[in-house]
Amino acid sequence: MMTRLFSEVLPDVQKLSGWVENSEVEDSKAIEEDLGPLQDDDLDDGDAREGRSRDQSEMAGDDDDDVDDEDCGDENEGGDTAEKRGPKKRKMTPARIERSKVRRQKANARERTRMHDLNSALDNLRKVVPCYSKTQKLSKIETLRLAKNYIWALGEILRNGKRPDVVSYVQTLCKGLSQPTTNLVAGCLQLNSRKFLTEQCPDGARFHVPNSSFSVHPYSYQCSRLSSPQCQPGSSRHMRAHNYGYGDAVYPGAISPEYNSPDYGGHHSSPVCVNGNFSVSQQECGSSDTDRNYHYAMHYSGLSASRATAVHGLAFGTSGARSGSAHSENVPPPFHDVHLLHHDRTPVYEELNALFHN
DNA sequence: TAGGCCATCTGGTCCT
DNA sequence: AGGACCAGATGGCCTA
Repeated sequence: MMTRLFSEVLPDVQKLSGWVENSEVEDSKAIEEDLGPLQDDDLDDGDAREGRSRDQSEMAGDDDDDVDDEDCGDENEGGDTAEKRGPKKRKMTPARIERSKVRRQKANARERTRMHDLNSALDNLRKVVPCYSKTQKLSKIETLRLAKNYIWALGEILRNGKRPDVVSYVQTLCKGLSQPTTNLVAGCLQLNSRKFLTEQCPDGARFHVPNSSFSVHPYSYQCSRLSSPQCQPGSSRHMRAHNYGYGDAVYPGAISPEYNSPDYGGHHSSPVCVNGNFSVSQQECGSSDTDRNYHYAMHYSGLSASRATAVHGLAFGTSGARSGSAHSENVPPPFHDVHLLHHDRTPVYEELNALFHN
């Protein structure tokens, strides 16, 4: 069990650590390209856009010229003004001004390169966290948050030596994420879960989690935008607040060939196979709306009530109404390794709380 | 139009 | 002196 677990989880951990190294290799190339001659376009652009700052630096130069310590410093020798103390400023000759400008331009170029490297590293990070999408990129901050949660979740798997409760896993991944990103992540998990469930229950019957008050509907969440042009790959540069972005998002933890289209970049992490989509069955659980709400409030304690409701409605679906037409497409490879440990949810959840609510 | 996200420039600080 | 890093400022783009 542990061996298999490690073999599944470690590649992800290695990948998460490896993206830094990869980014460094790629970054060095970027540096070489970027360190080309200072582009006039860049400089012109900077001059055009940074009128204020440029004026300020030039004013500084003017001040130096005005002070002209070499000329008048002796006259003020012995003066007690703080401005006259310290190292004398050298006269800003035209040559010095020119050198200063060149230095500033070089610094700007380096800064651009540095930020490009940073962005490149972030892109690499995006590829190894759950829900990688070329066309709907997570924002920088969301990428970092999701990566942190992902690392924590993987570490938790290693620490506990067993698969986490699915809901806790989703909760961990979504901790602190914005609602759109939460929906995206949950949607990614849901998509693959659906495939798993479809494989398990090809007749669409409800999949019951062993020893659990949960049951899973193999329904298909269909974002209405998925079929709209806005949800097609390439329709949007970034994930936007309004866009739940399921269109081409990929959860690396469970891969099926149909997702491996060029639009997805063909890059996936090794599977953790603990993803899933849960919908609490009122009938089977005998739970009231209050109970159900409790489940979601608990699982998404990091979210506001409205957020949790939104996550519930979007990522987890609201009923089996769609169940009948749930799995008409793309039967995936089977996921034999999925274990759903509902009874472990509480301690995992408490640990999550302890960690994240410090 | 407001808000979010981003790229870029800039000056300051620290280090070599 | 020069490079790396950082944070603030600014403006562009996009969406609700």
